[in-house]
Amino acid sequence: MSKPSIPQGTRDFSPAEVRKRQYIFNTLRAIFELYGFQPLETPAMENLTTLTGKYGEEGDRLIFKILNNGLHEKKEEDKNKLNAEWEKVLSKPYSSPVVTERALRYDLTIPFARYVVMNQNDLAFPFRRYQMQPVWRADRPQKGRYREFWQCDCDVVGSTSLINEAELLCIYEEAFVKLGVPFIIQVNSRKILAGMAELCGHPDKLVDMTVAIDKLDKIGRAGVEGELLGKGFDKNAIDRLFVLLGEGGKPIYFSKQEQLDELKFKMNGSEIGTQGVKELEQILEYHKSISKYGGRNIDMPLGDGAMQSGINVSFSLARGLNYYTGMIVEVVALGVQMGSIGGGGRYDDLTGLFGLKNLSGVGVSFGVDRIYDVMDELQVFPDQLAAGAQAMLVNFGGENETYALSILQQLRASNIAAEIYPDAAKFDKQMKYANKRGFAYVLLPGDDERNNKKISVKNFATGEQKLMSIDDCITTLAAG
RNA sequence: GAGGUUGUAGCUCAGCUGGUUAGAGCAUCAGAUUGUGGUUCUGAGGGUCGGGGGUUCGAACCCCCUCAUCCUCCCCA
Repeated sequence: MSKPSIPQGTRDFSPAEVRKRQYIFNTLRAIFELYGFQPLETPAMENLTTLTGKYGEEGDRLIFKILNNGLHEKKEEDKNKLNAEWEKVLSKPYSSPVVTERALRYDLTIPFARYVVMNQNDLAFPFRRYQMQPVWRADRPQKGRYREFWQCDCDVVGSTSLINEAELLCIYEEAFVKLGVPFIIQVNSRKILAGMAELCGHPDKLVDMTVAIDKLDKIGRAGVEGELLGKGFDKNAIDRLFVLLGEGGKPIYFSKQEQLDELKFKMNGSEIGTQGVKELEQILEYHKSISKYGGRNIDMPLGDGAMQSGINVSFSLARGLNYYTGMIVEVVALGVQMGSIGGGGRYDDLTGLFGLKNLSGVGVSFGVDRIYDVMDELQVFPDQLAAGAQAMLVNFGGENETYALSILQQLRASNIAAEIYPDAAKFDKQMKYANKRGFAYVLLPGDDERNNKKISVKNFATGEQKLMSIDDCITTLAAG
């Protein structure tokens, strides 16, 4: 017999881990609901054709495909087709509905777009939805990267108002403040990036340019220059680009307004770039008036000190997904080494891919698994999450067992989470079990207690034990 | 897709330049102890040393292949 195992990049979650994860989900859900978003769920699998071509070349490679069932039952004439397609599948990156008709969900945005198109007649636009479900990617697992992970998305479709962008930024703020994760929300606009590409003479190379400058933090100016040269940018264009990006070395909370003013001046000559700057300005204006924090930075505890969390304008932020058209946003946690813990943006024509034109959307995503890892590392989970049932009844067997069961029923009727040790095992074994489970109280219904219609209540943290009536016991446990 | 790390008991890991019967702690089970745990003592069970092949009188250790794992790059949450 081989050792049991689970697929690469997947995890089991212990009871304690599930409770901590649920704490994150519950926190996010409460905020989504507060902002008027409605829940939605879609299937774990989609038709492969729904997903392919939506995430770029790299994305297509990372989609988990599901082998069709019943391939062996095909009729002879179908088998020729199947063999031909199979040859192609084996020889190059290629997938065919004949072999793999379905695939696992890669993100929550595309299934959402599909849902909106399929249900366009019934939805009230603007449609605001949130969705918390697992997604799968055939990536190589490493730190903070899993093959099965959960996303929590919230999106608005059917409205071009920049109020939506501002609200989503508020949701990010509230969520991370509530969870205790110090953060920076980087914002930029695809239109600004398009303006930059235009002004340095390569409007057609927008994607190459954004992929390169997105790495500015990581590989520095020289590294980005190298990459751009490789993509066919000349030195002159690159110099112009870096003028637009602004000089490095600015303080991280360099005034957003100053940054925008400066760029607006430089963007003179690019219509789309100027529009991008103006939009970003308007978003931040709206945000200031809606935000709990008035658009200011937020002091958050971090280790022994504190850290300024908040929104930051970053013209080098790019993001890979190529369906974004307006604002783009990405969240990183402060104080830990971790990739982005959230991201999103506006997409003007997402549903157009499925035949529904002129429907603009904007949304953000929370990477729950990374948020969990960050919170664990920073030790910001509340302590009391681990608790399960509050009390355990020791089982002394015989009439005492019957007596214990009647008490158990009364406890549960009073809404006190309790369990009985199901076997009349040796006392020491029952106590050890109770200790491991971490019950707050252990109840001892033995001969003396039964004869006097009472119960011994042992506080398991202090070891203190008292004989009391059943009613008093319920009162004590209900008080915590 | 490219590069590297590590695979020894249920878990965490020792194991010397290749040497006879592969160890420890924790966990489990039993007993001291059929009404007092977290913190006692005694004992027991548990291993194809990831798998396959090779070198050798002899391999957990050396060589090749393979699988798994974690990490880095690419890309992303």
